Amino acid sequence: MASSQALISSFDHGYQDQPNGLFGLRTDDHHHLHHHQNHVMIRSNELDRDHHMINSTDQNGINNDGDHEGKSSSAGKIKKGDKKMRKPKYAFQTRSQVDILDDGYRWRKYGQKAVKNNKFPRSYYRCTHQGCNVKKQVQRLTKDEGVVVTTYEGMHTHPIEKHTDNFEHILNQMQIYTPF
DNA sequence: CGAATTTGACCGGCGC
DNA sequence: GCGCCGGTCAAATTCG
Repeated sequence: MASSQALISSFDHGYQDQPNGLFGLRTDDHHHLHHHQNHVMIRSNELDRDHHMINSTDQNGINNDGDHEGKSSSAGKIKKGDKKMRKPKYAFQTRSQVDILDDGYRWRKYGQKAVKNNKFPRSYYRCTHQGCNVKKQVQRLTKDEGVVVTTYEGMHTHPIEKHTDNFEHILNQMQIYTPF
């Protein structure tokens, strides 16, 4: 059921100008979700969710998976040759009761911080595959508790490592692989 | 017993 | 320079 409203927003890093939250995402614009059945899903499988993925009009190589060495390293902010070192991010807004949207990858949580103007914390995850430093953060809107914003950063350099015998996952993966 | 979370400390950037 | 803020690290703890 298309009860989900996926709002996509690709933003080039930089610092959020939005005084109101990290993402400029808004659902109240004209989201006429009639009603979303709040069936409690089992752990990692959500039925009603739409993920739309978009490719940001990329520019310079995003080869930023090489650097993630420990602390105090330029992980992300490279030199200032270009004033705009934008690392592509992809934000997904999803209606779901659970925060953990399973996209088939293995994630390791590495942080959690409270968000201003939001009573829910934001969680930071990393792909556990070696050499694949894809990050993602999950945040829940305080306005709509049912909305979960997931922000991906980077690209996976390895196949999905998960065998799911669920229809939902298969369908979901099809969505992932579809360019648009 | 190894792997994943938890959670406070820490760090760099920015505004004042 | 100092303090706030968003993001990350890492030791301790929990989980499988």
